[in-house]
Amino acid sequence: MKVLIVEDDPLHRTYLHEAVVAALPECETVIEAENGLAAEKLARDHKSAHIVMDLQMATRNGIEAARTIWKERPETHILFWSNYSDEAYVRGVSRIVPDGAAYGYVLKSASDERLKLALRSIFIESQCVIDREVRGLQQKSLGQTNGFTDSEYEILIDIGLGLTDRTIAKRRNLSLRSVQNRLQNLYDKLDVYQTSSDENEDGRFNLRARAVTVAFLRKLLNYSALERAEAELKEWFDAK
Amino acid sequence: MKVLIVEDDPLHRTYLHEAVVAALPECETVIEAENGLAAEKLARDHKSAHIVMDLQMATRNGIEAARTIWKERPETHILFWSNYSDEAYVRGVSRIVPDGAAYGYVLKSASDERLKLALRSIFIESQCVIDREVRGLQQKSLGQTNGFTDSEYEILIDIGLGLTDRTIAKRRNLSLRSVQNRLQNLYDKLDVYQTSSDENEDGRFNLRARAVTVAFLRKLLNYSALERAEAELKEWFDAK
DNA sequence: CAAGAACCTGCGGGTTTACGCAAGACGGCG
DNA sequence: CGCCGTCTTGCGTAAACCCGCAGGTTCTTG
Repeated sequence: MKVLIVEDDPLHRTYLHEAVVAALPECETVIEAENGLAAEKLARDHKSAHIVMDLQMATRNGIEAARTIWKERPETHILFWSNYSDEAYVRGVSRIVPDGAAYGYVLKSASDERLKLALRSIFIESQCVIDREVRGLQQKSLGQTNGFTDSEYEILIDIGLGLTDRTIAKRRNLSLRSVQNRLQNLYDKLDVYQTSSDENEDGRFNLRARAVTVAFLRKLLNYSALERAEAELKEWFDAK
Repeated sequence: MKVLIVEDDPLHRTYLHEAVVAALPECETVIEAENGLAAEKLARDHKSAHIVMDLQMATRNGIEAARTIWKERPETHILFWSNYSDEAYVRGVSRIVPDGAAYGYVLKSASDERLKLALRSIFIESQCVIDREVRGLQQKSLGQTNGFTDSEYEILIDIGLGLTDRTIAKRRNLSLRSVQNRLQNLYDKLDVYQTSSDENEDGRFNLRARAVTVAFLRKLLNYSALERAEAELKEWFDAK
């Protein structure tokens, strides 16, 4: 077996390396990449079937890399090893994992034991291993309670990118009014009205901007999600 | 000498620990904290004069911690050791460093050598050591060229928080029109008009929202800055 | 001191947002 | 099939936003 490690922090990389060797005696070769781009190339060249990688790398983040890798070989086993469990990441990952693929999501704060166990489960047993904390998010998020519909999330991203109602309407093939409807729903769910405090005046917030803010504060959105969305937007613009 | 290490990643923490011991033979004691809150307490209890710490920690980030520590003992030597050189961080740090304090800003990507040298320079020689990359940002940012005025940055934060023009006016003691003036300047500088592509229609962006987006993409704003700003905003609200 | 540069401010108007009201469209479900 | 909930769309309005125009400050600079 050959394992590809993708991680931009050298300390974490060697730690991972050791963990892989210790957990998987059947692994003869370990190769390393320090960013998503290099990872894609290495995975292609080596036809890697077993990858463990960080989300959040400077030049090309893990989600992007995983997407192209899975596009080429959907049966690749990938373990995501990340510092954070932002809903934006969780959503990003579950959007790209192919049907039936074996993958995992383990937090860096997990114990040695947990990491090694996850490595074996995913690479050897082809099982999915999702960190408990992440799992919780996933359920809440993709489920219904308090979670966001895809369409709501979509429009959140659109205003996060700074589009006008009209442009959103065009992009999503909706009428102006529908866009605004979705926005209202979003405002509701994000509880952006803040009539909370007390008396006289209200309207302290620009709803549209505020929605983005609280989404950020709640980790529904993060840099990497924005970056990805921005790239997609540019594509759409170019496609006219 | 006694050194306090503040860093939430265990791997990085032990790495730092070793680096400190190796670089500073005159250091007898090393104590560690794994978040900003604990750091404040330890610093207080031990009257720490030499601290090296990470920005970006989960429960209380480095900038917050440094601020309260410096407020209590402005002569504390602090070395910030961070993964990123976001302009938001750089700005955040230089806003809180007391006059004449010895401090440093070294990136985690720097070499062993560089780190150790910085440790000695700051702790022993009381010199300031700013990573070259960070230094560049600082100059560009606090200087004039392409940099943002304090007032521009201020208003960027205000719309980033999702305030209305009116609320901003009240908060900053300005007239409505002045707020809008500043906004225009901001839009200019952030080059948010995007008339770029080509022909017929424009106005694809909601300027206000777009400004926040590009500020994020350019790292002028980041999670930690938003969080801090949000806390200040709440204070202001409460103060009526 | 005069000429400017850089801000702040009021006025006015065109555009965009936020949202209530109400009329369809679509998909379960008893 | 008829009822109901969810989603879409148009119309209309009040508010917020973007911004040109123009008359003030304050502060620099020759």
